Amino acid sequence: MNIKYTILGFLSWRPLTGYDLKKLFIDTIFIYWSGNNNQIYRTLVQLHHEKLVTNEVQHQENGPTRKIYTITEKGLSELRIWVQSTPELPQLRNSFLIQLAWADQLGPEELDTLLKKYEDEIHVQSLMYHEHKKRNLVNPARTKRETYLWSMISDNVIASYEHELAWIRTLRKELGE
Amino acid sequence: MNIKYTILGFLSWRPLTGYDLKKLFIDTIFIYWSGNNNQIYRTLVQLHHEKLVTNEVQHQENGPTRKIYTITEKGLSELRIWVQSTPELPQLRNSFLIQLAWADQLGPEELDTLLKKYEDEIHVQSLMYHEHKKRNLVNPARTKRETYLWSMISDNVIASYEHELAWIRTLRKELGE
DNA sequence: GTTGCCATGTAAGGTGTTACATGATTTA
DNA sequence: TAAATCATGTAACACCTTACATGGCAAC
Repeated sequence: MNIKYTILGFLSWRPLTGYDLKKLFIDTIFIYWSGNNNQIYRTLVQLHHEKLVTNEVQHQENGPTRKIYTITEKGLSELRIWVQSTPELPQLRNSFLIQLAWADQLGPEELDTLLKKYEDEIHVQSLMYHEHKKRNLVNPARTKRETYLWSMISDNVIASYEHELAWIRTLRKELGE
Repeated sequence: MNIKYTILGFLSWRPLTGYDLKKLFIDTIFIYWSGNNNQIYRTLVQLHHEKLVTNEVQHQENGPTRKIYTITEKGLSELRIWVQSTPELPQLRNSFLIQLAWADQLGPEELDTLLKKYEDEIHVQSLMYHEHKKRNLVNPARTKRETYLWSMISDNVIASYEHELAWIRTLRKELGE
């Protein structure tokens, strides 16, 4: 369901093609996405069916034909309603915690190898997101408040990784003692 | 996939029925689960098919028939391999962040109402998990190290909610200024 | 001439969720 | 006597992911 409102959100900003959306998804830190465009195109078809968007086919002389999607009044109002709906709790699904729960069968070195792998992964992600925020590729920045909100959203994601990093480092240190 | 290894993990502890697993799922803080037993029973059938578990039907005089599942050698070795496999990154899916990204269309009071709802939800969850840890219902506690690992796993989940709470409070405070 | 970018999609499979279904025993 | 607990499952659907498929243009 999230992908639906993410797309409506971007379209509330300006008309876009599926390909534009794909790039925005890649460049937006807080969007979880598999990396495959499949979902985007399917969701666009569905949104069109629900009359939340319209599309215009644009034949280009150099380059492939594009479908430019524009949000409708109905789409805008549905987005507005969703934005105000009761928030869901974050889904904290960390399969590493499940791995760890049954990791006492490992020897000290094996366990530390596992922990180190996780630490390194988290570290890399953390650095990546910091870079990402610095580059600040996607930002509607229509108002001061919106810029602030987007900045806080990035901070939320970055902080999650930093807390995770601190946690795994404590764990490794305390197990070493 | 996680549910598979979660079940194998619990079965590595001792033989259990689907119903036992259901209760363990409810009482275990780091397990994400929809609340419906469907997945458990389906996974048990699949595990049996893969010969990772065996089952024994037990007819009881008072009470319904139970199927007691026991992990096999093959199951134990598959669990061990999985435990040592390269950890996945946590999936941070927080649809509230997406809501917030398009929330600049709201007036100051509307926005604060939304933020307050989220704060309250997170707060309640945070308290719940604290209580949960205090009660400490599920804990294999076979070794000191295992007890420590399980404690750190709980802390990880609890800390996530606490950081989220701190973040949303900062956000509300700074927007109020 | 091969890689990367622009631009669109289909097919199939896996995972997760909601709703439904049954029936006995124990507790309030 | 109504609700909760014990104990098992089916059916259908929604959602998500992986892999496959096409084809022109630009840059190196």
